[in-house]
Amino acid sequence: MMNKSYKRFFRTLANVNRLKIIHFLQERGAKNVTDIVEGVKLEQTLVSHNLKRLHECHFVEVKQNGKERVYSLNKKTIQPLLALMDRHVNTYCVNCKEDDHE
Amino acid sequence: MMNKSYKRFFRTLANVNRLKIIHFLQERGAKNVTDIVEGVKLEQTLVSHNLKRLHECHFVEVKQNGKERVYSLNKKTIQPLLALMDRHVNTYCVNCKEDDHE
DNA sequence: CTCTTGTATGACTTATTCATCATATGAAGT
DNA sequence: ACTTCATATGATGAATAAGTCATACAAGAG
Repeated sequence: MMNKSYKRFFRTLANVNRLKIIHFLQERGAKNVTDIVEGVKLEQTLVSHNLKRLHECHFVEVKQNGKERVYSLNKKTIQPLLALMDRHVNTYCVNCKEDDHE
Repeated sequence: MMNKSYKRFFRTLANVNRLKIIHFLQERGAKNVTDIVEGVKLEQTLVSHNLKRLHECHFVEVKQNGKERVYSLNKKTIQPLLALMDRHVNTYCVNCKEDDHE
């Protein structure tokens, strides 16, 4: 069990901005950075930093298109992963009282 | 999509000590705190803190047994989750060059 | 070859998370 | 009631991660 890699992969998902990006790409399909920035309402540099991180973990793929870069989800992993978490969260966190203050 | 909850759940998994505990419970079945402490070779207080966190997220269950507390995995979520991550990590992180320095 | 548009990078500051220590609680036994 | 064994909790300093700012790079367009 490669704990370090696991940690990195989970940590990448443990961030609201990256989750926002994932969610956006899931709903709207492949998009370039500008569209993502507009869609998730975050700064361009922040989006780029986070896309980089997501890409390093292979949660997203890139394709150059002229001067744009089009990002899309690696659905093979992300889809079932989010489905699992949905089930878990909805089962156990229906009305999450925990210190979810942020 | 409840980003906050997702974040919390993923963050709980994004920690080597908690992953160690999960791994230990997965291999050895239900165990009390003392056994876990011995098995994962971490301080008792650290183990307790982490068990608490895992429990809050319902990744583990507890059962009082005399003065012991016996913890076990919530296999319904953890098993498929780890299976998914295994596949992902092994596919994409075969020889992970990334800044996995720790 | 300069300008513009789109995107990435690096350095730095701040915020979050972790590990540790001291201490508390709780159940049984005497 | 006191002691012991098993486990939990709270506070705090240390480590890690996140966001921001300034700037760089890259690909066309003119």
